[in-house]
Amino acid sequence: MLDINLIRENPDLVKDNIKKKFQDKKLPLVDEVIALDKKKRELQSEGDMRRAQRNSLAKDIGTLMREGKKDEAEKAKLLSKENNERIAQIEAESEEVEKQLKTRMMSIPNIIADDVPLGKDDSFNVEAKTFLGKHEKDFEVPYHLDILESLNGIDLDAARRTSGNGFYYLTGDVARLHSAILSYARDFMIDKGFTYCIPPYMIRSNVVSGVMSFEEMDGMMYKIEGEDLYLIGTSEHSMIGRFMGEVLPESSLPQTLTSYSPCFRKEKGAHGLEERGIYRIHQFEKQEMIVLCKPEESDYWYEKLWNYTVELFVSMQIPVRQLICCSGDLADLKYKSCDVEAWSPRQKKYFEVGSCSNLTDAQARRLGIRYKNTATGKNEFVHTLNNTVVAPPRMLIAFLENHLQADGSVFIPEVLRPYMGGKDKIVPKK
RNA sequence: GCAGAGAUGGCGGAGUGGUCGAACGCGCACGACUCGAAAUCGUGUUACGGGCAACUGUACGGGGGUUCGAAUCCCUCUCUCUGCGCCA
Repeated sequence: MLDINLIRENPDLVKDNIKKKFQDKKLPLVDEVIALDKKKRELQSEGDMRRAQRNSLAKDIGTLMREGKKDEAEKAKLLSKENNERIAQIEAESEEVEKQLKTRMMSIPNIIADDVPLGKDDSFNVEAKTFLGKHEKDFEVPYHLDILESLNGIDLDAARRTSGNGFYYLTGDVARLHSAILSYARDFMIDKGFTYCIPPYMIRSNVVSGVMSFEEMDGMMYKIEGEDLYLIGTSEHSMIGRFMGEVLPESSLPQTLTSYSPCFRKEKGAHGLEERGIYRIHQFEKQEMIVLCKPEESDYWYEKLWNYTVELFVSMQIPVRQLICCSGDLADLKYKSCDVEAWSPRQKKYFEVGSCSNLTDAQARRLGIRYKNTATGKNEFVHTLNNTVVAPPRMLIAFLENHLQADGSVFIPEVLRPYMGGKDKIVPKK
């Protein structure tokens, strides 16, 4: 959600931004918002005046009653009643105007950064940097599911029976590897000075609507029957919601947090679930990083965050690249975003393993997360950022493909061995 | 889950129908004193919105109601505390 003052004072900037995102259908919203905002202020003016009158009449009545002037008091009561009827009208009208204003405000996208490449869909995303090159294997790399099965590491049949498509059982060394990666990632971020946090895995609807758009909510979130609770799609939801309505002391910024949670997603819509494999599933686990900072620091943290993910993958010897998200592929709340993608030696291409975003004040405005700016003495909105540290089991695909050896075993990089009981490889079943 | 008590500014805490945006204390900011600091004294200090301004509105956990008028009365939801019950 944008600042109404920005739309009022600089509508052309907002419109240009909509065009840059190839959402021309939304262009009329800007003028509608300006008109509704004007109407809202008019209603407020009259309402304020009427309410001022109500207050002073009420005060008078109090005085008259005390002085025993009953007749005059009754007269004033009648006057007040009339006034109150008009107030009720105005309030009903205001409510309607505000509702319309809000739905429009909510669908006007956040202003994007100047350096976001323009393009209408993900085919215009831009590769910025690659790390560790591209592993070439001198043997054919099988589909990840076949690798998992050769290691006795997965049971999809049972998962379909218990839970349906989109779920999995990981077993044995593979399950241990999954946990090892998460534990290593957690410690990696703690070493970077982040605070580890385990958040609630369910959140209320008001938090949900604060952290995402309605469309996202509908396509992603599982609702708990009979309760106002949703399963989180990522720990970002409960981590950002944690600060809802707060005014943080300036000295507490930046908040640099790393959180673990399972993530639940319907994955309703365009892509659907893959029939085979664990690329897109209803339940996975993720280590996340979250930053709340002062506005002038969010660009700095954005660069820092995605580089942490790269550093983590490089330390596990998995080649990655940074893919910059173009204007049309950027979600409406985001100022800037990039994906960290891992190299697949089987497909000979990169695929997404993490996503880093700077939302500037868009989330903070919706959720009312502010800080006291000691220089100005004002409460101002913070900036929020989030980034994937690592999300197995998807990351496991990259891991298995890159570390598979010709003999069918899977190499464990040095950094993970302490979490794997010292093992340096996983060997296939006989 | 049941019963009782409660939710007020950055914090603690008064206030039970009108003079309350809210006593008092802490904290914070500024000033005085000091070589400097502590202590002390003084002044200021809720937030958000409308208006060029004068000024004005809203908010005492959330929502709804009663009333000319609600922090205060009623309903409801959420949360906290105490006791009982249940349980990793």
